[in-house]
Amino acid sequence: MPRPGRNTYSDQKPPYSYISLTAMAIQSCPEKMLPLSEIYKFIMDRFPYYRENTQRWQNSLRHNLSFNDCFIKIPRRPDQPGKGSFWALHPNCGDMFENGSFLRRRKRFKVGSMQATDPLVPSKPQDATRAKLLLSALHAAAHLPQMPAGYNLTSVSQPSGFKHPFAIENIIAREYKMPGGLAAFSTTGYTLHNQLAPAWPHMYGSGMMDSAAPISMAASDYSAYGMPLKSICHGGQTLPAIPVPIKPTPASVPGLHGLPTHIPAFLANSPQSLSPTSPQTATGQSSPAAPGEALPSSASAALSCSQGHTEM
DNA sequence: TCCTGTTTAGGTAGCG
DNA sequence: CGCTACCTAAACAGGA
Repeated sequence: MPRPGRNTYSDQKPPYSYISLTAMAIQSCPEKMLPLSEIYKFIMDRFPYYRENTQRWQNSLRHNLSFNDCFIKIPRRPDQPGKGSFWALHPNCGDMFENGSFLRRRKRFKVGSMQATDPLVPSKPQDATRAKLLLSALHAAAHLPQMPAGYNLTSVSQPSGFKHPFAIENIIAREYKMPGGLAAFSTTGYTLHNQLAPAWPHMYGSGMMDSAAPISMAASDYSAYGMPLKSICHGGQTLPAIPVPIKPTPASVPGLHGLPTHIPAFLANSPQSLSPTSPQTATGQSSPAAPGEALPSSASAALSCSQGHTEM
């Protein structure tokens, strides 16, 4: 079990919304998807505050999962015993906290806000249903959750040290870098899409996006990741297990345009810089919730499910 | 029975 | 001040 202490907030409420916390949990896992129970565990492990009143915040958290478009439910396959579905982040939700505040987003992430402009986006309920079927095919074809104990998409999920904007590393790093503003960061040539694709074979693969995220496939050089995703995705619509966008309408960003371009370059390039032992992580401003105390360190916080779900 | 997931509703607080 | 994001509570259904 991770011990509370330097790597966790004390008993005070962390300055993160439930959406942030959930996103952290999901992002901390190499597979970028976690069952509800693992999300609970992640939060409780790292934020002692949430070890109390569990009924209250867990209810809120479930509400958030269902209510917010930025979370995607990925049903277990029939051969995957266990309770509940897996939860993942919508690939396009990365810029929700662009304003740097993890308590309050500038704007709620909502899928479907760009339907009018993107032909890939289903605009009718039946399209959404069809998209679900496609998701189903993708999910099954990609053999997504080979979970639960040893989620094993690891090999393809984190190429080149990429960290999703919601990765706890990034969230924390941002806090350190704030309040200077994210504008200082530029990641020219860096595309979230390319980084996420391997972690989202089922999402980036193809047609599924016509439901969950109209990520452009234009730059789809999947082979770069050894994942012939396109072939995977053109599977039939008859397979089981549907990665289901809660609101099966696509996100607002066609192609890469809306994807975050403000991801700090050092996040993409130098994971070590986020190490708890790295000077960089210790030089920034303290967390608003725990001044002077080290935030849940990137590395330890990102202990990820591989550690988190094996203990207890 | 408990857990999970969905939905509704009321209240609080930040932002423009 | 209005809008909106967020928090909390609660009811309910379905599944393990």
